[in-house]
Amino acid sequence: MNTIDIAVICKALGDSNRLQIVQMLSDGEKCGCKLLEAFEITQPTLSHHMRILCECGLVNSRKEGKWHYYSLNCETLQGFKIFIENLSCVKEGGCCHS
Amino acid sequence: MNTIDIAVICKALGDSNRLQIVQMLSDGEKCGCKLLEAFEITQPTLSHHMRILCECGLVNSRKEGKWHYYSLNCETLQGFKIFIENLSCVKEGGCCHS
DNA sequence: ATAATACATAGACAAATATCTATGTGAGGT
DNA sequence: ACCTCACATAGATATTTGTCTATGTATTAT
Repeated sequence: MNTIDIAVICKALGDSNRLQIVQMLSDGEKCGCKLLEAFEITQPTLSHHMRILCECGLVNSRKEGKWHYYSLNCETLQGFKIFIENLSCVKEGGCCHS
Repeated sequence: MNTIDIAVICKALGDSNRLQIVQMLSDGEKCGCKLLEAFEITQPTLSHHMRILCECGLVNSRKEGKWHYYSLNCETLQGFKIFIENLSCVKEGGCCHS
């Protein structure tokens, strides 16, 4: 997973509605109708958000009858976690003119 | 650190230039002029990106003579890491109508 | 068959964003 | 004093984004 992939994931998580959706999915698979109840947005807006979350690879979708079930994609989430975990604030850089 | 704070950080990281800047700062403190060399953007554009990174709390700035030094903020980064690390994909949800 | 439910898609629109050029500011060097 | 360097700020602009209404589609219930 390269830098651009990570940036796309971050952008997807950069909307507070979508971040809350991901938090809900972290608690387990949910259907769209259940997610919709939790937000004060219209159904097309939720659909738009789910599409963005799916397209960046962070969320899986599965259809079963009338319902669409969404869940976090383990592989993508793991790659994202590793990237973030590897960011460090402790190194002292002998940069520039110091 | 609440959900909105995290979303603001994610939005800041949702631009590939800014994500690369953060990666560079992960390698140690850098001055603006050094960062500018690494990208094909104008100086005002870099200044704009640094402002966004600082305002979300992820980056510290320090002035020394002519130069502005930027580094990752340990406290914010740690809070962000914890949030991301706590996301889980493994739980099975007894959701909705399954 | 008809209606209701759970979605997606299309199109519109206001707001936010990334980028630029032009310019201001402050610190150092000559 | 003057110039140069390293920034920030202001304003303009094209693009992207989040949201809506309206509508289409597929599945289930009556």
